[in-house]
Amino acid sequence: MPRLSIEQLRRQELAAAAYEILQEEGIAGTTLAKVAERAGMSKGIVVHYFGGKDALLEAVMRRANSMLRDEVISRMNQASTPRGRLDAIIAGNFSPDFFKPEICNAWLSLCAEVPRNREFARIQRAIHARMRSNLLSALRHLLAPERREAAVIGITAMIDGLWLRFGLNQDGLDLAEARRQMDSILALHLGPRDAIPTGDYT
Amino acid sequence: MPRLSIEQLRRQELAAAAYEILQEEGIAGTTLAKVAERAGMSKGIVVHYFGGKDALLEAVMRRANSMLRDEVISRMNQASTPRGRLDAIIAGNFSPDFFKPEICNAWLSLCAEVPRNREFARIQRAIHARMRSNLLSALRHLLAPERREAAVIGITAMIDGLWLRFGLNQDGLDLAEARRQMDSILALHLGPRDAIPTGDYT
DNA sequence: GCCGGTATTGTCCAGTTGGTCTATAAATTG
DNA sequence: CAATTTATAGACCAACTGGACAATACCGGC
Repeated sequence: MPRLSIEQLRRQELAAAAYEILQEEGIAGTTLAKVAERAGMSKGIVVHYFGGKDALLEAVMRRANSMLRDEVISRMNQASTPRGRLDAIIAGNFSPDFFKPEICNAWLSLCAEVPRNREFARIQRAIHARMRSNLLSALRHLLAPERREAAVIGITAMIDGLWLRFGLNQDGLDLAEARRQMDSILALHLGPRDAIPTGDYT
Repeated sequence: MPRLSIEQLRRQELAAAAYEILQEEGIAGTTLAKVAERAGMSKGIVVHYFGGKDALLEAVMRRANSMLRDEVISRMNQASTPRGRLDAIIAGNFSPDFFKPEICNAWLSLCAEVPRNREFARIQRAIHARMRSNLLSALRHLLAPERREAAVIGITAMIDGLWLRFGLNQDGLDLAEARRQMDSILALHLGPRDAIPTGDYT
Protein backbone atom coordinates (compact mmCIF):
# COMPACT_ATOMS: atom_id res chain seq x y z
CA MET A 1 0.00 0.00 0.00
CA PRO A 2 2.79 2.48 -0.56
CA ARG A 3 0.94 4.21 -3.37
CA LEU A 4 -2.14 5.04 -1.39
CA SER A 5 -0.23 5.92 1.74
CA ILE A 6 2.12 8.39 0.16
CA GLU A 7 -0.63 9.87 -1.92
CA GLN A 8 -2.81 10.47 1.09
CA LEU A 9 0.14 11.82 3.02
CA ARG A 10 0.99 14.33 0.30
CA ARG A 11 -2.63 15.32 -0.06
CA GLN A 12 -2.84 16.03 3.65
CA GLU A 13 0.40 17.99 3.69
CA LEU A 14 -0.66 20.06 0.73
CA ALA A 15 -4.15 20.67 2.09
CA ALA A 16 -2.64 21.71 5.40
CA ALA A 17 -0.29 24.12 3.68
CA ALA A 18 -3.13 25.49 1.57
CA TYR A 19 -5.19 25.97 4.71
CA GLU A 20 -2.41 28.04 6.23
CA ILE A 21 -2.01 30.19 3.14
CA LEU A 22 -5.77 30.64 2.90
CA GLN A 23 -5.86 32.06 6.40
CA GLU A 24 -3.07 34.47 5.59
CA GLU A 25 -3.83 35.50 2.03
CA GLY A 26 -7.43 34.71 1.24
CA ILE A 27 -8.65 32.71 -1.70
CA ALA A 28 -7.17 34.88 -4.43
CA GLY A 29 -3.84 34.89 -2.63
CA THR A 30 -3.83 31.14 -2.25
CA THR A 31 -1.76 30.36 -5.29
CA LEU A 32 -0.41 26.99 -6.34
CA ALA A 33 3.14 28.30 -6.07
CA LYS A 34 2.71 29.60 -2.53
CA VAL A 35 1.05 26.42 -1.36
CA ALA A 36 3.79 24.29 -2.90
CA GLU A 37 6.48 26.45 -1.35
CA ARG A 38 4.84 26.31 2.07
CA ALA A 39 4.65 22.54 1.80
CA GLY A 40 8.24 22.39 0.65
CA MET A 41 7.34 20.82 -2.66
CA SER A 42 7.17 21.86 -6.24
CA LYS A 43 4.20 23.42 -7.92
CA GLY A 44 3.76 20.51 -10.28
CA ILE A 45 3.07 18.13 -7.42
CA VAL A 46 0.01 20.11 -6.41
CA VAL A 47 -1.51 19.71 -9.83
CA HIS A 48 -0.40 16.09 -9.87
CA TYR A 49 -2.29 15.20 -6.69
CA PHE A 50 -5.22 17.54 -6.87
CA GLY A 51 -5.60 18.20 -10.55
CA GLY A 52 -6.16 21.90 -10.04
CA LYS A 53 -6.75 24.74 -7.68
CA ASP A 54 -10.45 24.05 -7.30
CA ALA A 55 -9.97 20.55 -5.99
CA LEU A 56 -7.26 21.78 -3.65
CA LEU A 57 -9.54 24.37 -2.11
CA GLU A 58 -12.32 21.85 -1.81
CA ALA A 59 -9.94 19.63 0.11
CA VAL A 60 -9.12 22.57 2.35
CA MET A 61 -12.79 23.15 3.00
CA ARG A 62 -13.36 19.51 3.81
CA ARG A 63 -10.28 19.47 5.99
CA ALA A 64 -11.29 22.54 7.98
CA ASN A 65 -14.74 21.10 8.40
CA SER A 66 -13.57 17.70 9.48
CA MET A 67 -11.28 19.18 12.13
CA LEU A 68 -14.14 21.14 13.58
CA ARG A 69 -16.43 18.15 13.28
CA ASP A 70 -14.02 15.96 15.20
CA GLU A 71 -13.78 18.56 17.92
CA VAL A 72 -17.55 18.62 18.27
CA ILE A 73 -17.90 14.84 18.10
CA SER A 74 -15.30 14.28 20.77
CA ARG A 75 -17.10 16.68 23.07
CA MET A 76 -20.47 15.17 22.29
CA ASN A 77 -19.20 11.72 23.17
CA GLN A 78 -18.28 12.89 26.61
CA ALA A 79 -21.77 14.23 27.20
CA SER A 80 -24.48 12.06 28.65
CA THR A 81 -27.55 14.26 28.74
CA PRO A 82 -29.31 16.01 25.86
CA ARG A 83 -28.43 19.35 27.34
CA GLY A 84 -24.84 18.16 27.66
CA ARG A 85 -24.77 17.29 23.98
CA LEU A 86 -26.21 20.66 23.11
CA ASP A 87 -23.55 22.38 25.17
CA ALA A 88 -20.92 20.19 23.53
CA ILE A 89 -21.95 21.42 20.09
CA ILE A 90 -21.68 25.02 21.21
CA ALA A 91 -18.42 24.46 23.08
CA GLY A 92 -16.92 22.78 20.05
CA ASN A 93 -17.78 25.70 17.83
CA PHE A 94 -16.24 28.09 20.32
CA SER A 95 -13.22 26.08 21.27
CA PRO A 96 -10.12 28.29 21.44
CA ASP A 97 -8.52 26.11 18.79
CA PHE A 98 -11.13 26.97 16.21
CA PHE A 99 -12.74 30.24 17.23
CA LYS A 100 -9.77 32.26 16.02
CA PRO A 101 -9.88 35.31 13.77
CA GLU A 102 -7.77 33.72 11.03
CA ILE A 103 -9.91 30.60 10.96
CA CYS A 104 -13.17 32.51 11.07
CA ASN A 105 -11.92 34.64 8.24
CA ALA A 106 -10.85 31.62 6.21
CA TRP A 107 -14.38 30.30 6.52
CA LEU A 108 -15.70 33.65 5.45
CA SER A 109 -13.54 33.52 2.35
CA LEU A 110 -14.84 30.08 1.48
CA CYS A 111 -18.47 30.99 2.16
CA ALA A 112 -18.17 34.05 -0.04
CA GLU A 113 -17.44 31.80 -3.01
CA VAL A 114 -20.26 29.35 -2.38
CA PRO A 115 -22.67 30.88 -4.88
CA ARG A 116 -20.11 30.58 -7.65
CA ASN A 117 -18.70 27.14 -6.86
CA ARG A 118 -21.00 24.18 -7.04
CA GLU A 119 -18.73 21.93 -5.00
CA PHE A 120 -18.31 24.54 -2.28
CA ALA A 121 -22.07 24.78 -2.15
CA ARG A 122 -22.38 21.01 -1.77
CA ILE A 123 -19.88 20.88 1.06
CA GLN A 124 -21.46 23.85 2.76
CA ARG A 125 -24.85 22.21 2.54
CA ALA A 126 -23.46 19.07 4.10
CA ILE A 127 -21.88 21.05 6.91
CA HIS A 128 -25.12 22.82 7.58
CA ALA A 129 -27.12 19.63 7.43
CA ARG A 130 -24.88 18.01 10.03
CA MET A 131 -25.08 20.99 12.35
CA ARG A 132 -28.84 20.97 11.99
CA SER A 133 -29.08 17.26 12.62
CA ASN A 134 -26.81 17.46 15.66
CA LEU A 135 -28.82 20.26 17.13
CA LEU A 136 -32.15 18.60 16.40
CA SER A 137 -31.06 15.37 18.02
CA ALA A 138 -30.07 17.22 21.17
CA LEU A 139 -33.19 19.33 21.18
CA ARG A 140 -35.49 16.36 20.68
CA HIS A 141 -35.61 15.76 24.40
CA LEU A 142 -35.56 19.38 25.40
CA LEU A 143 -38.09 21.12 23.27
CA ALA A 144 -41.54 20.60 21.88
CA PRO A 145 -41.43 19.68 18.17
CA GLU A 146 -42.95 22.87 16.92
CA ARG A 147 -40.26 24.92 18.60
CA ARG A 148 -37.24 22.99 17.44
CA GLU A 149 -36.94 24.41 13.97
CA ALA A 150 -36.84 28.02 15.14
CA ALA A 151 -34.33 27.13 17.83
CA VAL A 152 -32.02 25.47 15.34
CA ILE A 153 -32.11 28.44 13.01
CA GLY A 154 -31.58 30.89 15.83
CA ILE A 155 -28.66 28.99 17.27
CA THR A 156 -26.92 28.48 13.97
CA ALA A 157 -27.46 32.07 12.92
CA MET A 158 -25.96 33.29 16.18
CA ILE A 159 -22.96 31.02 15.75
CA ASP A 160 -22.49 32.26 12.21
CA GLY A 161 -22.87 35.87 13.24
CA LEU A 162 -20.30 35.59 15.98
CA TRP A 163 -17.90 33.81 13.66
CA LEU A 164 -18.39 36.48 11.04
CA ARG A 165 -17.79 39.28 13.47
CA PHE A 166 -14.77 37.50 14.90
CA GLY A 167 -13.43 36.97 11.39
CA LEU A 168 -13.39 40.74 10.91
CA ASN A 169 -11.21 40.88 13.97
CA GLN A 170 -11.49 44.53 14.72
CA ASP A 171 -13.84 45.23 17.56
CA GLY A 172 -14.03 44.18 21.16
CA LEU A 173 -15.70 40.83 20.61
CA ASP A 174 -13.86 38.10 22.42
CA LEU A 175 -14.33 34.44 23.18
CA ALA A 176 -15.91 35.04 26.58
CA GLU A 177 -18.48 37.45 25.18
CA ALA A 178 -19.29 35.05 22.35
CA ARG A 179 -19.98 32.30 24.85
CA ARG A 180 -22.17 34.62 26.89
CA GLN A 181 -24.17 35.43 23.76
CA MET A 182 -24.60 31.74 23.06
CA ASP A 183 -25.81 31.20 26.61
CA SER A 184 -28.38 33.91 26.07
CA ILE A 185 -29.65 32.35 22.89
CA LEU A 186 -29.90 28.95 24.53
CA ALA A 187 -31.76 30.49 27.44
CA LEU A 188 -34.11 32.16 24.99
CA HIS A 189 -35.04 28.92 23.34
CA LEU A 190 -34.76 26.50 26.26
CA GLY A 191 -35.40 28.64 29.26
CA PRO A 192 -32.85 29.23 32.04
CA ARG A 193 -30.05 26.71 32.25
CA ASP A 194 -31.24 25.19 35.52
CA ALA A 195 -34.83 24.82 34.41
CA ILE A 196 -36.22 21.34 34.46
CA PRO A 197 -37.48 20.17 31.07
CA THR A 198 -41.23 20.41 31.13
CA GLY A 199 -41.95 17.16 29.39
CA ASP A 200 -40.52 14.15 27.70
CA TYR A 201 -40.43 15.01 24.02
CA THR A 202 -39.27 11.72 22.71
CA MET B 1 -19.04 73.03 -11.63
CA PRO B 2 -18.91 70.95 -14.79
CA ARG B 3 -15.69 69.25 -13.75
CA LEU B 4 -16.97 68.05 -10.44
CA SER B 5 -20.35 67.15 -11.80
CA ILE B 6 -19.18 64.89 -14.56
CA GLU B 7 -16.53 63.35 -12.38
CA GLN B 8 -19.02 62.51 -9.68
CA LEU B 9 -21.45 61.22 -12.26
CA ARG B 10 -18.89 58.88 -13.78
CA ARG B 11 -17.75 57.73 -10.37
CA GLN B 12 -21.30 56.83 -9.45
CA GLU B 13 -21.96 55.05 -12.72
CA LEU B 14 -18.75 53.07 -12.41
CA ALA B 15 -19.34 52.23 -8.77
CA ALA B 16 -22.86 51.09 -9.60
CA ALA B 17 -21.57 48.88 -12.40
CA ALA B 18 -18.86 47.48 -10.14
CA TYR B 19 -21.48 46.76 -7.48
CA GLU B 20 -23.47 44.75 -10.00
CA ILE B 21 -20.47 42.78 -11.15
CA LEU B 22 -19.42 42.16 -7.56
CA GLN B 23 -22.78 40.57 -6.83
CA GLU B 24 -22.49 38.34 -9.84
CA GLU B 25 -18.82 37.45 -9.91
CA GLY B 26 -17.31 38.10 -6.52
CA ILE B 27 -14.24 40.18 -5.84
CA ALA B 28 -11.81 38.22 -7.97
CA GLY B 29 -14.28 38.26 -10.83
CA THR B 30 -14.78 41.99 -10.57
CA THR B 31 -12.27 42.98 -13.17
CA LEU B 32 -11.65 46.46 -14.53
CA ALA B 33 -12.60 45.32 -18.01
CA LYS B 34 -15.94 43.87 -16.95
CA VAL B 35 -16.84 46.91 -14.90
CA ALA B 36 -15.97 49.22 -17.77
CA GLU B 37 -17.98 47.15 -20.21
CA ARG B 38 -20.99 47.06 -17.89
CA ALA B 39 -20.82 50.81 -17.54
CA GLY B 40 -20.43 51.20 -21.28
CA MET B 41 -17.05 52.87 -20.97
CA SER B 42 -13.46 51.99 -21.61
CA LYS B 43 -11.17 50.38 -19.12
CA GLY B 44 -8.87 53.37 -19.05
CA ILE B 45 -11.64 55.54 -17.68
CA VAL B 46 -11.94 53.39 -14.58
CA VAL B 47 -8.31 53.86 -13.78
CA HIS B 48 -8.60 57.53 -14.66
CA TYR B 49 -11.33 58.18 -12.12
CA PHE B 50 -10.45 55.72 -9.41
CA GLY B 51 -6.77 55.19 -9.84
CA GLY B 52 -7.03 51.45 -9.41
CA LYS B 53 -9.13 48.50 -8.49
CA ASP B 54 -8.72 49.02 -4.76
CA ALA B 55 -10.24 52.48 -4.76
CA LEU B 56 -13.05 51.25 -6.98
CA LEU B 57 -13.98 48.49 -4.57
CA GLU B 58 -13.77 50.87 -1.65
CA ALA B 59 -16.24 53.10 -3.46
CA VAL B 60 -18.48 50.09 -3.95
CA MET B 61 -18.33 49.30 -0.26
CA ARG B 62 -19.15 52.88 0.67
CA ARG B 63 -21.94 52.94 -1.89
CA ALA B 64 -23.53 49.72 -0.66
CA ASN B 65 -23.27 50.98 2.88
CA SER B 66 -24.73 54.37 2.16
CA MET B 67 -27.73 52.85 0.40
CA LEU B 68 -28.46 50.67 3.39
CA ARG B 69 -27.81 53.57 5.73
CA ASP B 70 -30.31 55.77 3.89
CA GLU B 71 -32.90 53.02 4.09
CA VAL B 72 -32.41 52.77 7.84
CA ILE B 73 -32.36 56.52 8.37
CA SER B 74 -35.55 57.07 6.43
CA ARG B 75 -37.29 54.46 8.54
CA MET B 76 -35.89 55.86 11.76
CA ASN B 77 -37.16 59.30 10.88
CA GLN B 78 -40.69 57.97 10.64
CA ALA B 79 -40.45 56.44 14.10
CA SER B 80 -41.39 58.40 17.16
CA THR B 81 -40.73 56.04 20.06
CA PRO B 82 -37.44 54.39 21.07
CA ARG B 83 -38.95 51.03 20.33
CA GLY B 84 -40.07 52.36 16.98
CA ARG B 85 -36.54 53.44 16.17
CA LEU B 86 -35.22 50.05 17.20
CA ASP B 87 -37.72 48.34 14.95
CA ALA B 88 -36.78 50.75 12.16
CA ILE B 89 -33.14 49.66 12.36
CA ILE B 90 -34.13 46.03 12.13
CA ALA B 91 -36.69 46.63 9.39
CA GLY B 92 -34.11 48.55 7.38
CA ASN B 93 -31.63 45.72 7.58
CA PHE B 94 -34.29 43.26 6.48
CA SER B 95 -35.95 45.36 3.84
CA PRO B 96 -36.66 43.29 0.73
CA ASP B 97 -34.54 45.70 -1.28
CA PHE B 98 -31.42 44.85 0.68
CA PHE B 99 -31.94 41.48 2.27
CA LYS B 100 -31.30 39.67 -0.97
CA PRO B 101 -28.96 36.74 -1.52
CA GLU B 102 -26.79 38.57 -4.06
CA ILE B 103 -26.39 41.58 -1.82
CA CYS B 104 -25.73 39.52 1.28
CA ASN B 105 -23.13 37.61 -0.66
CA ALA B 106 -21.52 40.78 -1.95
CA TRP B 107 -21.12 41.92 1.63
CA LEU B 108 -19.66 38.57 2.49
CA SER B 109 -17.10 38.96 -0.26
CA LEU B 110 -16.10 42.38 1.01
CA CYS B 111 -15.96 41.27 4.65
CA ALA B 112 -13.74 38.36 3.73
CA GLU B 113 -11.10 40.80 2.51
CA VAL B 114 -11.21 43.08 5.53
CA PRO B 115 -8.19 41.56 7.26
CA ARG B 116 -6.05 42.16 4.19
CA ASN B 117 -7.26 45.62 3.19
CA ARG B 118 -6.74 48.47 5.56
CA GLU B 119 -9.31 50.71 3.92
CA PHE B 120 -11.92 47.97 3.92
CA ALA B 121 -11.25 47.56 7.62
CA ARG B 122 -11.72 51.27 8.20
CA ILE B 123 -15.01 51.36 6.36
CA GLN B 124 -16.20 48.24 8.11
CA ARG B 125 -15.34 49.73 11.46
CA ALA B 126 -17.31 52.84 10.61
CA ILE B 127 -20.31 50.77 9.54
CA HIS B 128 -20.19 48.83 12.73
CA ALA B 129 -19.77 51.94 14.84
CA ARG B 130 -22.85 53.50 13.28
CA MET B 131 -24.93 50.38 13.82
CA ARG B 132 -23.78 50.26 17.39
CA SER B 133 -24.52 53.91 17.98
CA ASN B 134 -27.96 53.65 16.39
CA LEU B 135 -28.85 50.68 18.52
CA LEU B 136 -27.50 52.22 21.69
CA SER B 137 -29.46 55.39 21.15
CA ALA B 138 -32.67 53.43 20.74
CA LEU B 139 -31.91 51.18 23.68
CA ARG B 140 -31.08 54.05 25.97
CA HIS B 141 -34.70 54.43 26.91
CA LEU B 142 -35.52 50.77 26.87
CA LEU B 143 -32.82 49.04 28.80
CA ALA B 144 -30.75 49.47 31.90
CA PRO B 145 -27.22 50.62 31.05
CA GLU B 146 -25.51 47.44 32.11
CA ARG B 147 -27.62 45.42 29.72
CA ARG B 148 -27.23 47.54 26.64
CA GLU B 149 -23.85 46.32 25.53
CA ALA B 150 -24.83 42.67 25.49
CA ALA B 151 -28.04 43.53 23.68
CA VAL B 152 -26.17 45.43 20.97
CA ILE B 153 -23.74 42.60 20.40
CA GLY B 154 -26.50 40.02 20.34
CA ILE B 155 -28.62 41.97 17.91
CA THR B 156 -25.78 42.75 15.53
CA ALA B 157 -24.48 39.19 15.64
CA MET B 158 -27.93 37.86 14.80
CA ILE B 159 -28.26 40.29 11.91
CA ASP B 160 -24.84 39.28 10.62
CA GLY B 161 -25.61 35.60 11.02
CA LEU B 162 -28.86 35.85 9.10
CA TRP B 163 -27.18 37.87 6.36
CA LEU B 164 -24.41 35.33 6.15
CA ARG B 165 -26.79 32.42 5.91
CA PHE B 166 -28.90 34.26 3.37
CA GLY B 167 -25.79 35.04 1.36
CA LEU B 168 -25.15 31.32 1.01
CA ASN B 169 -28.61 31.10 -0.49
CA GLN B 170 -29.10 27.40 -0.25
CA ASP B 171 -31.34 26.45 2.62
CA GLY B 172 -34.86 27.29 3.61
CA LEU B 173 -34.12 30.58 5.30
CA ASP B 174 -36.41 33.28 4.03
CA LEU B 175 -37.22 36.86 4.86
CA ALA B 176 -40.16 36.00 7.10
CA GLU B 177 -38.13 33.55 9.16
CA ALA B 178 -35.32 36.08 9.49
CA ARG B 179 -37.73 38.63 10.84
CA ARG B 180 -39.13 36.11 13.27
CA GLN B 181 -35.63 35.39 14.52
CA MET B 182 -35.01 39.08 15.02
CA ASP B 183 -38.25 39.36 16.96
CA SER B 184 -37.05 36.57 19.21
CA ILE B 185 -33.75 38.25 19.86
CA LEU B 186 -35.44 41.53 20.65
CA ALA B 187 -37.81 39.74 22.99
CA LEU B 188 -34.85 38.11 24.68
CA HIS B 189 -33.18 41.40 25.43
CA LEU B 190 -36.21 43.65 25.89
CA GLY B 191 -38.92 41.30 27.02
CA PRO B 192 -42.14 40.69 25.08
CA ARG B 193 -43.06 43.34 22.54
CA ASP B 194 -46.08 44.58 24.46
CA ALA B 195 -44.25 44.84 27.74
CA ILE B 196 -44.17 48.26 29.32
CA PRO B 197 -40.65 49.55 29.90
CA THR B 198 -39.91 49.15 33.59
CA GLY B 199 -38.17 52.44 34.07
CA ASP B 200 -36.97 55.63 32.50
CA TYR B 201 -33.37 54.98 31.56
CA THR B 202 -32.59 58.42 30.30
C1' DG C 1 22.60 -4.44 -10.84
C1' DC C 2 19.10 -3.70 -13.89
C1' DC C 3 14.31 -2.24 -14.72
C1' DG C 4 9.48 -0.52 -14.48
C1' DG C 5 6.88 2.39 -12.55
C1' DT C 6 5.96 5.95 -9.30
C1' DA C 7 7.16 10.44 -7.18
C1' DT C 8 8.90 14.80 -8.04
C1' DT C 9 10.86 18.53 -10.23
C1' DG C 10 11.53 22.52 -13.20
C1' DT C 11 10.42 24.59 -17.41
C1' DC C 12 7.39 26.27 -20.61
C1' DC C 13 3.07 28.38 -22.24
C1' DA C 14 -1.07 30.67 -23.07
C1' DG C 15 -4.41 33.54 -20.87
C1' DT C 16 -5.67 37.17 -17.81
C1' DT C 17 -5.10 41.12 -15.02
C1' DG C 18 -4.06 45.70 -13.31
C1' DG C 19 -2.01 49.52 -14.69
C1' DT C 20 0.71 52.88 -17.93
C1' DC C 21 0.89 55.56 -21.88
C1' DT C 22 -0.29 57.86 -26.00
C1' DA C 23 -3.57 59.63 -29.12
C1' DT C 24 -7.76 61.84 -29.85
C1' DA C 25 -12.26 63.95 -29.02
C1' DA C 26 -14.80 67.25 -26.48
C1' DA C 27 -15.33 71.15 -24.02
C1' DT C 28 -13.96 75.27 -21.82
C1' DT C 29 -11.69 79.57 -21.99
C1' DG C 30 -9.50 83.73 -23.38
C1' DC D 1 -11.17 80.67 -33.30
C1' DA D 2 -6.94 79.22 -31.14
C1' DA D 3 -5.30 77.22 -27.01
C1' DT D 4 -5.47 74.81 -23.14
C1' DT D 5 -7.51 71.65 -20.32
C1' DT D 6 -10.44 67.64 -19.53
C1' DA D 7 -12.69 63.28 -20.94
C1' DT D 8 -12.27 59.07 -23.28
C1' DA D 9 -10.58 55.45 -25.87
C1' DG D 10 -7.58 51.86 -27.02
C1' DA D 11 -3.16 49.85 -27.55
C1' DC D 12 0.44 48.19 -24.88
C1' DC D 13 3.15 45.96 -21.14
C1' DA D 14 4.96 43.58 -17.30
C1' DA D 15 3.57 40.45 -13.77
C1' DC D 16 1.41 36.56 -12.46
C1' DT D 17 -1.50 32.49 -12.74
C1' DG D 18 -3.08 27.83 -13.55
C1' DG D 19 -1.94 24.19 -15.92
C1' DA D 20 0.75 21.02 -19.40
C1' DC D 21 4.72 18.51 -20.12
C1' DA D 22 8.99 16.39 -20.44
C1' DA D 23 13.00 15.24 -17.79
C1' DT D 24 14.77 13.16 -13.74
C1' DA D 25 15.23 11.09 -9.12
C1' DC D 26 13.71 7.33 -6.39
C1' DC D 27 12.62 2.67 -5.12
C1' DG D 28 11.09 -2.05 -4.84
C1' DG D 29 11.17 -6.52 -7.28
C1' DC D 30 13.69 -9.67 -9.88
